[in-house]
Amino acid sequence: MLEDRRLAVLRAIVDDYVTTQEPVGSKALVERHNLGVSPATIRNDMAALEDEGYITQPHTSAGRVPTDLGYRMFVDQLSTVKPLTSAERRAIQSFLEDAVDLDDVMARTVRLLSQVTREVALVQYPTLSRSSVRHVEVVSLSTTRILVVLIADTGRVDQRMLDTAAPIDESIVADVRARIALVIGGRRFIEVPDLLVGFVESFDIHDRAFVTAVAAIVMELAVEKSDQRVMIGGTANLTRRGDGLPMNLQSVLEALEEQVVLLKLLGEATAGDAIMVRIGQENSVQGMEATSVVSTGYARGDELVASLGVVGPTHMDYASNMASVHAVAQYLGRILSDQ
Amino acid sequence: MLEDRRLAVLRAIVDDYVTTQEPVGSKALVERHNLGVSPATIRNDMAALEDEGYITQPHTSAGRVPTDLGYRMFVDQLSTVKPLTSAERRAIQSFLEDAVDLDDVMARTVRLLSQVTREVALVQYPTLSRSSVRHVEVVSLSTTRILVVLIADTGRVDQRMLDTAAPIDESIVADVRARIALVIGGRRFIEVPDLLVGFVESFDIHDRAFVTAVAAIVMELAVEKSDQRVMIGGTANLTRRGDGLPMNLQSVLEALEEQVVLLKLLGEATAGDAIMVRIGQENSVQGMEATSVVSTGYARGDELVASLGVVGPTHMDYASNMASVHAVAQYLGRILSDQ
DNA sequence: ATTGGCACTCAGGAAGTCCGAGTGCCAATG
DNA sequence: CATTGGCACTCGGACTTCCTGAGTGCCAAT
Repeated sequence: MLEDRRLAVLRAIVDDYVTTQEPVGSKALVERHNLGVSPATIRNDMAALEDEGYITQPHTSAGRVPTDLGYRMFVDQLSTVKPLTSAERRAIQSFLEDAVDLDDVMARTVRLLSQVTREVALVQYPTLSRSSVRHVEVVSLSTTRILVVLIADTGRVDQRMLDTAAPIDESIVADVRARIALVIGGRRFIEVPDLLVGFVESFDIHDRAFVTAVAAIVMELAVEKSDQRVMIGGTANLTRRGDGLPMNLQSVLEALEEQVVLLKLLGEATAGDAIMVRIGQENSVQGMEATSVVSTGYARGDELVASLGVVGPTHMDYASNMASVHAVAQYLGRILSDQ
Repeated sequence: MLEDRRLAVLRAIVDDYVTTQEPVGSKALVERHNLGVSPATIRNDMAALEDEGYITQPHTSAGRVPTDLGYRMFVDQLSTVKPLTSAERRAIQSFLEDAVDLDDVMARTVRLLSQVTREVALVQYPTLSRSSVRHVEVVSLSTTRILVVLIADTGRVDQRMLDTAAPIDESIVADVRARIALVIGGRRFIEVPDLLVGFVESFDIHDRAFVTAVAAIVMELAVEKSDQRVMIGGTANLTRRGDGLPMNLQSVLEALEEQVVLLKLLGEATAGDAIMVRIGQENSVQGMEATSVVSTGYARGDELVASLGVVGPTHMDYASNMASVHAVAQYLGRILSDQ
């Protein structure tokens, strides 16, 4: 079928370009892939593909290079997921199993993902909103400095310091600690704001300034604010590609230093098995026009808690990266859901 | 004096090379710095400096470039500390003051340092050994998963997960929590191992497996292991220099991903006002032969708690960077020591 | 629709040329 | 004896030119 072959040609171009990094021409194409036609025919197809915007020429008399649109088509229609080898799967699992705490799990996941894909890896910390309060702690570091610690049942620990105007008596701190634990202990994070209604008023009027401040911090910790952590690793992989990299290394590195940007890149945690791919300009981050992001959500039990993914040049190996991201997300979910 | 002028020449060469990044010749030297002699004289001095190993020629008929030894001499004898402007000082202070917790303080410090110096910044978390236990918490996340949290009076929070073979009863967890808090609460971290002697034996024989595990984790957290965190930022600055950078970006980025390497780079916290400078090959880290490290310790109160510093090419602006590192260390210390 | 033929294009490598910044050396000088 | 002007020499890098070959588009033939 005519239309079919054209897509086959596009796929072949993407394949070749991803591996060689060089514009691919009609002749090389028929040699390396056994399409049963002559170069001239391919040229016609290529001209058509170019008209449709899937490929482009860096300059006349050069081969073709996929456009963002071309990659998009490739990802949507043409790529077949490369399953990981069982050796790889075993390596992933055992590597993650050895983690000693949540930070370690995250660190290992980032490292793993960046090594497997040889791209820059991003892993977002599990969101609190879906999980519940395992423990809350109010500790005085000095008479005017209080530390509030929230422990989630995911093992995530968040803390926040509070400097008070007036010295706070230890007995009040103990009182607040006990009563706040009673109120929100074991409850869902989303419920926390509601639960704290009236909490402040139950205290002596003299202490309310302090209690209000603590309550405010607990709310802040419990809501939103705390989804904001993303771990990054494998930035050295950005320099891996030969020289002809079409992206500005500096601007990419700069963008990747901003937590906000990282969150934006990961996007909303996608449900189920869906893997999100943002190609080139599709992610509207300044300085990252020549990079793509492959991301997906991961779950704790059956609740989606956050996202992870990789960032690389638009000419990345989408099929492999999608498979790796998917696999790592699955294993990470499994580790988090105990066992 | 003859010897004096030679050193002046060396200083001039370093100055020029640091700013222009290009080999500097005798003529340019007399023009830009007002040494009261002719180029020919300078050439003689340069030849002497080259014999002594302070400078070298990239190739015949090119200007001179400082060697590691040359930079060393420059740092040890020639550089005058550039004091920061009061505007800079104010900016530093106010930027750090807004931090909400220890993580935030560290994050802000890294960002600040990398922006001020335009180099890669490293900041080590305060060491626990000198500080004391503000609070210890043992929480069960599930029946077979326990979380141990240690809070230091610096505001530093460390946690570790523990998976047990058999389910643990909540009452035992509460018991351990209460008793371990009693034993080590308020004490110095260094004392912890001693204090825990006999602790396990005070429990019922059935629970000892669990208690032993908890005690082991507390010890691990309290000792050494936990100094190991270093925050890094500003890696984009590595790409800043034009092109002719003599260092391999990839290998540097790779090295900087290893926590161990970062710690090694920062080295021992240096006492007092001493600023440590490691030039080129002096830091024996694989892949970082062309980079220098400027670091110093910072104190909480009058106790040295950790180090911070910057990493950059050997042709960095040592004078400025030393001043910045010093200033940031001071302000960080001030912030940590309350107010 | 496919294909072979053909003229055309042009990036990038090879080879050659040139320039000038920079050097080392030497003889002259105070 | 340190300093200096003079001078011959070196050579990396910039600039030019040339050429090749991979790749293209178009067209007529099948």
